[in-house]
Amino acid sequence: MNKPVSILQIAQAAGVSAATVSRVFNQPDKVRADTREMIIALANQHDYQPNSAASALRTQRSKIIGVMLPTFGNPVFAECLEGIASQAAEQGFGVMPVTSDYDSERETKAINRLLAKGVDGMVLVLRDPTKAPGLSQLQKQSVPFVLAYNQHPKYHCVGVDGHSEVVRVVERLRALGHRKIAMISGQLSASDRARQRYQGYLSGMQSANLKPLALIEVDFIASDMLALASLLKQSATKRPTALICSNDLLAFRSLRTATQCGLSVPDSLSVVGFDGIKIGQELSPMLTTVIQPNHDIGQWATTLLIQRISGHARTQKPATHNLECGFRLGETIGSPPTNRSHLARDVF
Amino acid sequence: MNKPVSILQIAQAAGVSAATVSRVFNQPDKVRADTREMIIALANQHDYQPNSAASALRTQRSKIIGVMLPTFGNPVFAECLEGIASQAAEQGFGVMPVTSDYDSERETKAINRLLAKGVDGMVLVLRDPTKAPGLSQLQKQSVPFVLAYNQHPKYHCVGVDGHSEVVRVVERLRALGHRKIAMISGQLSASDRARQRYQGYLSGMQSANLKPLALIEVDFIASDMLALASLLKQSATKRPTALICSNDLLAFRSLRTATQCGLSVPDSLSVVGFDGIKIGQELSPMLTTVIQPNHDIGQWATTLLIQRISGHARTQKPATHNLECGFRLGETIGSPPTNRSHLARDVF
DNA sequence: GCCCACAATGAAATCGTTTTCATTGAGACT
DNA sequence: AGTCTCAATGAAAACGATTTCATTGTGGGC
Repeated sequence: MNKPVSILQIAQAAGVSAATVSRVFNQPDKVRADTREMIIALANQHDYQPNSAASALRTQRSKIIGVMLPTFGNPVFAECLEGIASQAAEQGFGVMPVTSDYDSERETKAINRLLAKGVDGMVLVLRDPTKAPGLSQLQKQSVPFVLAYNQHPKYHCVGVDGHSEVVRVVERLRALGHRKIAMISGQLSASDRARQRYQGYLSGMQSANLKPLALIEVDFIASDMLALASLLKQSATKRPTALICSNDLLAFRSLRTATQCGLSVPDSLSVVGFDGIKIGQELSPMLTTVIQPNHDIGQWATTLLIQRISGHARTQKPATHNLECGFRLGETIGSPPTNRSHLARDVF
Repeated sequence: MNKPVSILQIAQAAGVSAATVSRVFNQPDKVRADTREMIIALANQHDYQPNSAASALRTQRSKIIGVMLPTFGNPVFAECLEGIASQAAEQGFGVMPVTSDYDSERETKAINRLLAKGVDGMVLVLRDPTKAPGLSQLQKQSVPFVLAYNQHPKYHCVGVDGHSEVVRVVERLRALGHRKIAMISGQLSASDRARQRYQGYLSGMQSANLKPLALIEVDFIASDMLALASLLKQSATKRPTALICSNDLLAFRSLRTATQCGLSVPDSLSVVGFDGIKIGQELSPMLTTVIQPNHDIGQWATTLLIQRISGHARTQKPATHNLECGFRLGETIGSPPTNRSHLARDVF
């Protein structure tokens, strides 16, 4: 019922024009100190809030940034979103997130929905930046955007260097004595991140002078872990002694599969994840994993984006910012089983 | 660079007035079929999108709903947000989420931020609906809102009946033979949900003719599980045989603590969670837990809210909608240990 | 053939800011 | 004292849609 107060009413109450009131909020130094304070007092008293629609209409800036993620359910993206939202709020922006569920078609639709809402820019996590039809739309309308977790030379990207992180994981496992190191991943076709990590596995194995094993590729949605199960059920001498998982969720599944196959972790099988989602450290055994700075990725992407929106760096060349990862030395890796100890434990 | 096309340009191209173009999108039946289609074709061709700011200004509707959650990091709320966002999108609304981090003061600020952005209504998950200063602000400005997970007779609420769900959990455990059933919870003062669940524990124990044990209350942030650890380290005859956890995250911690205390689950200790977050079923042992319909809660809350926004039900009396919970019979509960088997397993 | 109702459309006001341009007045400098 | 500058403010024109209130034309009823 209560109509919110408008700038005009404040202006009248203060005995000045609307322009002056507006200036108080947008260019305070252009208003004499005493009138400024008087107006601020009045504004507070009537709890005046500038009407965002009017302001957006006039300035052509909604002060909203769009965010597209695969899903909120994966804590990786939830943490990232938290980073985005906090940084955005810091700078007076609101955030409008949508999910694509790893689906190309929905990505395009989602981007269009954001566009329709008039966001000033977007932070995107794409399935595959090389073929994302939605992007052309963005460029045509010259809406700035920053990619998170993706890598592409032509766009602004913030993420991690998954390749060398996995190389390092291989090195660690090698140093523990592992030689039969396998990798499990979601569908490579569904994510450039997965591909990058797999490439890291291949390079890492090569540098370590080890023969890479065939990738275990699972359909992440259908979640069939049969391929892994059958691999793990092989004799101790044939199956891998270590498993690198392309992400933490997959690592949890792998741990469970291993348990179901009667293998104990890390005694009979070492497992390493990738993502560093928090729950991993609450479990037993605590997941060993590469920790991505998800919050920071979101934060950085947002900072960059807002810079571009504000025009400070509109012409700035695309650049890829790779942030440092951490490593959680959990409880899921160890030396590979010797044949003896291995048999002893495994027979039963 | 490319200025987006305005309604005027479409109007000119079509040889009609702006009013007609506007009607095509807002009251299509008021426009003759052939002109309507001609305009739609033209609009698509120039990919015209009505400017949301202008529309919002004129109609006083942003078609954005605000959402306040404690955090995105807890999958419970992430799933709920997903439900909210999908339902909102369905009805042409965007969603603007903010987090309060379980902090009263930040709740107020967050609500004000949303208000400043001109949202049409809000879905809120409050720390405590009985003392949330932000709400008065909302009512004064008559911005409709719906609470999720909270319970309060004076407001519209969507959630679950935590009380009777926990009663049922107690019954189940009782049926398995448990008599020493303990409960662990985050700070009761920090959440009405936690209080509700605890009350359920008390009622349940009473109906089952069991003596309730002292609540184990942990500071969720500091995550000190010492209280639980010292309890579990007591002799087999003194310690509880079953543990009801006020939420799943706490259940994971409890599982780990139990493991660290040398207790195997479910042989020496049964554990039940509350929330039903998805990762729980990927773990070994799979978490036994009450499954909240998080997605549906978000969806329902949104449907209700949009109804109220659209005025169909502005005067509708506040009502609480409790949705049905499911139960996941995981692998973390079983019969209580008999003294003999218990000792046998436990000594070592 | 005349009038009326109604469908289809247009002109113009409006939503509440921001911003440009003009105006005023006060001090600074010669 | 006369001009010049600059700071402080105001008047008014956008921004782009929606909506009210005309206006037009068309067919139906008599």
